[in-house]
Amino acid sequence: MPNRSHAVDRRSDRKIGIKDVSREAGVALSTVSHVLNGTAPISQEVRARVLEAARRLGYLAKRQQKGAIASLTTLYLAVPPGNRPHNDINLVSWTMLTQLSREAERRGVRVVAHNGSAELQAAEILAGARAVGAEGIVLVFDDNPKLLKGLTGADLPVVLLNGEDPAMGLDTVAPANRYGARLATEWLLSHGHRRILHLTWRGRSTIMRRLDGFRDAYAERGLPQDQGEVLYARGYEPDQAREALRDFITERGGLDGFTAVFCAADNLAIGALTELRAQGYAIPSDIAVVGFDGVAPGELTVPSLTTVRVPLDSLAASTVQMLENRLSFMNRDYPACRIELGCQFVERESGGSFVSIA
Amino acid sequence: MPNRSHAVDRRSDRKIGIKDVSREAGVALSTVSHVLNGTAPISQEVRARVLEAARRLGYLAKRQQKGAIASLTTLYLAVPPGNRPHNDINLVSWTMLTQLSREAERRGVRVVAHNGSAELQAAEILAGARAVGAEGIVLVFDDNPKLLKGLTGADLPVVLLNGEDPAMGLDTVAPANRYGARLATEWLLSHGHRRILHLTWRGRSTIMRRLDGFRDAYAERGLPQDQGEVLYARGYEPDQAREALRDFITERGGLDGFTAVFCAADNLAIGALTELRAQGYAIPSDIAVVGFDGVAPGELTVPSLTTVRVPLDSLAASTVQMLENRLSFMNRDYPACRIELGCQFVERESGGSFVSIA
DNA sequence: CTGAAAGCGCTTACAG
DNA sequence: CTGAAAGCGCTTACAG
Repeated sequence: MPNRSHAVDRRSDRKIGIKDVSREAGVALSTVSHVLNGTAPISQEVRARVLEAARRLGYLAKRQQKGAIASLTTLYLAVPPGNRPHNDINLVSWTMLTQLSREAERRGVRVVAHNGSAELQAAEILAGARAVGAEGIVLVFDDNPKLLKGLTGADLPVVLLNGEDPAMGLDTVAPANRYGARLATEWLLSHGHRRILHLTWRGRSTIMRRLDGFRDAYAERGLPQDQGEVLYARGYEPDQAREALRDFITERGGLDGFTAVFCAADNLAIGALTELRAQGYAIPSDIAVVGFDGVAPGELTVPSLTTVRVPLDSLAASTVQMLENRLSFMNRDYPACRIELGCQFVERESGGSFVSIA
Repeated sequence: MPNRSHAVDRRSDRKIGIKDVSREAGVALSTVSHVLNGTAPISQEVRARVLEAARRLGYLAKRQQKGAIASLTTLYLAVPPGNRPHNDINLVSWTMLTQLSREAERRGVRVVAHNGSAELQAAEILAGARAVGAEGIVLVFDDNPKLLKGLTGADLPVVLLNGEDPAMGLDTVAPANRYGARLATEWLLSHGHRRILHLTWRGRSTIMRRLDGFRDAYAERGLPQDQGEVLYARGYEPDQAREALRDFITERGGLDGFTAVFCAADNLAIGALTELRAQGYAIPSDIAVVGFDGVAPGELTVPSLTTVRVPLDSLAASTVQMLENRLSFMNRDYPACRIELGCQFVERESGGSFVSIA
């Protein structure tokens, strides 16, 4: 094996030390040290100034990384074949994987991708991870119970990214799907919509959490659940959204009183926009369209897509952090950890923006 | 202010260094350094041996702490008056607060308790925290929306422990209540019970998640929801559980076919045990009783209490860790983080243990 | 991967 | 809280 210079990866910023911090904060070197270690009583103002400078210069982050970095050098990444970049036109997968490698690179962690059977197998993944000397495994986009069970209790820590484990055998990191969907639906309700169509598909349990959130919003306002309806597409690709909507409109002879479509993914929303416009509906005046994911293409559609942004970068960061925590300070009996990160509503054109009436 | 020797708190274990690790692992000093920093290619076996030794000696943990410790010296703790130790016979509150101070102490963090109005007020809490120079706030057992909203976006990071924030404005750390309740209910179902009474109270939203989990278990097996029933006590104290059960039995003229009581808290379960025994029922043969919390008294009841253990120590650790993460490496726009930790089913006597029949 | 050695960055004790 | 100084622990380069 060639003598890869690991060290280079790890200090992209050339040696920021407490000397730099002391200069930046305008205090003595020793004062910085005392603040950082709590070894002497320092006034609140100076403390704050020092910490602020240390954070700004990236010194705190560097120090934190140095503490954790030891344990994770190689991360084994298992992605279902259907979600690998060359097989998947879904930008969510692509962006999430990109963020994950970027985060790994930032920490000097090598990423090795799993390549196995058409369907992911726990034993294969574990063997692959051991073969390359990985200290931890990240499983993405997959949460079939058999696979999760097979990975539970393995001698390597495993984090499931963007999936859920009902048995709580594995640590998981996911966007707050239910919350985000409630947020979007509530936004539509607060803008006067009552008949909202939720366009989704059954493929992933995390996507089903968005359906839960859709219902939560109605429940929270005490509105009858049947004002909202659910329309299932056969997949998550734009064309499948078009197909589902086309059938819906044909069957009902029009929009049937619906004034908004809330799509469980931007991909579906893009299909919805296309189909609705093709059928001559104006967006958002005839019907509002809201997506979920917040990936790039939504900015470029006409009209631009109102959506819920999933914090893909933070999800990647939390995932790697979780692995490092497991490796460096959590003991074996620390319970499984389920992490959800907040999503943000992004108001653009397709959702409309008439004055709030509720 | 006296010259408190902060440093002492922080190295309870007297200076474990890489020299100790190298001895423990049986390798050269330089090898340990290379492993910890990835500065040279080291074989998988040696790496593993070194890391194992470093973890065992607590060196990894020490290093990790050193990275984060800087930013948090004083933690401001806000507890609703009703849950403060002298007003509360509930061991959950007591244990959780104890674990939190223990964790803080372990990290050399000073804890200052808030003392304000009968009802917690956001502005008061923030003022109090600033007055003592705290870098972060932990709010426990309270999740009234107005309070949470008032603390959202504050210039100090706030973590809500054992509560939920539907608006996801704050970071939260809580046990996986829904999961734990499903686990317990499923255990009862798998042991042949069908008519299960869920004894709970309406006081806290986190407790209501346990009701969700109770229902999940029925739903998962495709059993009719009305086989399980919910009985509300007027509070969470043993006597209030007794009262609720007494009324129930009087009203129905007996147990009405129920073969198990699943209580949303050990406190309620203890009351249930007392009342059921007082009325002449044998536990678990006439009726099984299962609690939730896993605090000490459940081991001492007769029969001992089958329950779901909440990882109070890990919850405290995650809470402090969360604050430190916010302070040292998460930037302002890192989204709010919701953390749930897994619970564990603890099989003792009161739940029975006949052979699994399903 | 070892082991001795040089060097660096941070910590610490102290006078001001 | 400063600043100069001693010292410690870890890192690093190198010969074996």
